[in-house]
Amino acid sequence: MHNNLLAYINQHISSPLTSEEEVLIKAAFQPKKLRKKQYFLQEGAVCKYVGFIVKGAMRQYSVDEKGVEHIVHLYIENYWAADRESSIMLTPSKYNIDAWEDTELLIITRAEMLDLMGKIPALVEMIRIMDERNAIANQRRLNATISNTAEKNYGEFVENHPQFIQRFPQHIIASYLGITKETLSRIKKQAMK
Amino acid sequence: MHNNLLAYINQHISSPLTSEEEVLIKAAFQPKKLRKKQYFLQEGAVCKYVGFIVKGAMRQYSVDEKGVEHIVHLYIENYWAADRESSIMLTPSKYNIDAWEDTELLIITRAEMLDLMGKIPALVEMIRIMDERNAIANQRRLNATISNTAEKNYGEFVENHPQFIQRFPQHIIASYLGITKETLSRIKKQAMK
DNA sequence: AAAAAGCGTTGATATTTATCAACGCTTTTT
DNA sequence: AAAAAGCGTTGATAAATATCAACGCTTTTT
Repeated sequence: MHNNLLAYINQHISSPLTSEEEVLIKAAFQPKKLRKKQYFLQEGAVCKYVGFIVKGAMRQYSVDEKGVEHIVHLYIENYWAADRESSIMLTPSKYNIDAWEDTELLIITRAEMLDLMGKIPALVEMIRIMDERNAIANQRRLNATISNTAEKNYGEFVENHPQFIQRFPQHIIASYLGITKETLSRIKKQAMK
Repeated sequence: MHNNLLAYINQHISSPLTSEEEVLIKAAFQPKKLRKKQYFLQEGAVCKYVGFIVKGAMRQYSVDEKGVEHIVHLYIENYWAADRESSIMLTPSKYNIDAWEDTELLIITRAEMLDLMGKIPALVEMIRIMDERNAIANQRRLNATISNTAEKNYGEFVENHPQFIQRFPQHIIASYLGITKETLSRIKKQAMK
């Protein structure tokens, strides 16, 4: 199970981990299984763990005053799930993260992660690269949300995230795009012509 | 002029820079002045520099097929301006960055910055912290854009970014929020009641 | 096997937001 | 000093999207 994580890390750094480093990493990350619908993080709690998804699918969302869920992130294999704001600032999270499918995670606390980064320089490099990618992805999504029509935005989503289309139902995708399921249904009908 | 940058860096790291490090930093960052309306980055160009704003105000925006500008970032003193996607991937930028006021910058190439980070560990720490803040801010903005009504979104913007309200005209704020200037005008009228 | 929950679609209607055009005022340019 | 450009506002109208309700189909739960 930890091998997925080691492979992932090795793919994102310039020179491979030593076997001592691999041992440290295996020791630091704790396996965790979640059944479908189980929470990884509940609104109001401080996000204690970062989870690397070995298998499964999860979603992160907020719930507004009317009880409507707004999906802010979707996660599948090889994604890191956490509410960074809560985790870094130690504030109660505004989000829920739960398992959409039965999911296997490797979890670590932020403190342990920082500790590990102190011992393994390559991890610092990896985190920086992850942060960069993350920043780029966020930038793109924000620009798309602000600039595009719902139709174009959906089109780009299909292009860029075909995996998500297969793993999550349409009303989840709609929410991720900031539109209702009915609107998405109509957009798709339009696009078929 | 470089002192603003040094002060900024010292504020964001745990132990202050040594004087040798300060010398290195001063040597690496090059001063640059931009007159109002001058480009720092034009669409289609690769973003070569990251700029630290010592004085002034800038904006980053894309231009859609209809010629409409969509503001993706606003920058004032102590902000870092760049298109990270272009800068990291070395791809032509989809954005323009220009000076909204006469602006003084300290600029550095990505290669030089990485070199500097190799020599000054504190900078790596700082960049990580900046990335974290950035990730948090992006998350908030995205969530607001997806979840809130235009009115609530504007309200939160005023709360969180009063500086921008003072420095940029309303049609720029509207574009930043993803709405038209007329809609913003009407929202404000509503809110006054 | 029956019941319940989840999902996607459609129709009718309401609400929100955009678009287009015009105006007064201020600031900048000539 | 005159002209032009920039800015915010308002009105009339159009377009996009949300809301509410209902339906058939599939999957999950009992």
